[in-house]
Amino acid sequence: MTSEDPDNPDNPGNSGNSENADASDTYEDALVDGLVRSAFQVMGVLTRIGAEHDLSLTQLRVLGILRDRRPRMTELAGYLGLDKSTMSGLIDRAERRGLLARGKNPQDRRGIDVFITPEGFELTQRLNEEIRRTLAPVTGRLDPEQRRRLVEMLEPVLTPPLALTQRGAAHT
Amino acid sequence: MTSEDPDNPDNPGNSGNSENADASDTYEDALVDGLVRSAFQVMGVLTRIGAEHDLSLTQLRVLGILRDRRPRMTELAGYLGLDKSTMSGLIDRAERRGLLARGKNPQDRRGIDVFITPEGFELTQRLNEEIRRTLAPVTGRLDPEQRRRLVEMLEPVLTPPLALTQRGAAHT
DNA sequence: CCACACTTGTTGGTAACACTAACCATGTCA
DNA sequence: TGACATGGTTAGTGTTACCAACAAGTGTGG
Repeated sequence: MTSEDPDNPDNPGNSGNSENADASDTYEDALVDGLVRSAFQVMGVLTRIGAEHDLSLTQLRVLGILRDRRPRMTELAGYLGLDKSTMSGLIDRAERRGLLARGKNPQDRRGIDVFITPEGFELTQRLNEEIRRTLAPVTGRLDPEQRRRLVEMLEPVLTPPLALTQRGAAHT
Repeated sequence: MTSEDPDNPDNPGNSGNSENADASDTYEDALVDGLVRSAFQVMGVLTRIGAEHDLSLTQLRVLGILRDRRPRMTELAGYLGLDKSTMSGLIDRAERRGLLARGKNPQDRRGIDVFITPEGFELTQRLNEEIRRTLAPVTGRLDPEQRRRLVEMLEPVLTPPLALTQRGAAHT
């Protein structure tokens, strides 16, 4: 029971002070709020499960990606939205633990492929297992039909152009 | 254009290799997968927006909590599932920026209340605004009725006993 | 009333993570 | 070939998070 209870009953989602406009707008705010809060919940679970195996969230993601890929450092950094230099350290540490490995890329001698080791793969299997088990009580509260619909409705969140304000903030 | 594009098209959710069982189980896996992925998406958005204002995810949460609370260090740490010592640093930095402040607690001279400053409050308003705006294209893909139902279905994720396996691992 | 224990927050030390800037090595193209 | 672009590592900085140890304040029991 190291760090428990990531129930933050509040957070950067607006809470209720809906000036509102019409009903649809109200639901939109509530939805954003719900998405943000559920994101924190889920991240909490992932963080904790990762921590139980000495894995950070990022490491978790890396392993997840490598389950069916053999990308190069840069690609991987691209997936994660991280800098290349960050990847070096990340991969270093994971490699040191034998979870993944670096391999030369024959096509381009600059490139370095990253791939998961059997040991790492096995770990991800266990992790996924545990994640599913942990989330089960939550998902279990919905009946199959609701689950199907929820999956369907999460689709837009997953396939997002999410154009991103992208604004460098401005000083331009 | 520092770090963009946190679209990780994969991650620690199982992808498709459903041994399956029956349909309901399949949906359960898909749901877990969807929840995890959407969580990463949302966190990506929050991280980026925070970064644009030089705020980490945690700082974002802190400000969110303080919007309508005046907790003491320990309580705050409790909400976030963080160590007390972590809070000290977190609050230090935010206080130095004038976003929040520490105040003595008259009842208990050991305790230290934390509260948001007008400046900090204003910032959270802008952040929430931006978050809603950024997520709008996503939520906008659903019609109001779908939004309402999605909110409804996210409920179980937000109100979670989330008992947590808590066990060291289960290799049994 | 005073010694002991507990709570609250801070400090110090360590490690991970993420960024920038600088740097080699390789690849590409004019 | 020379100029430039790409891929990855290294060095340096700041943040986040942990644990352990501590000072100060609170609250008992004898």
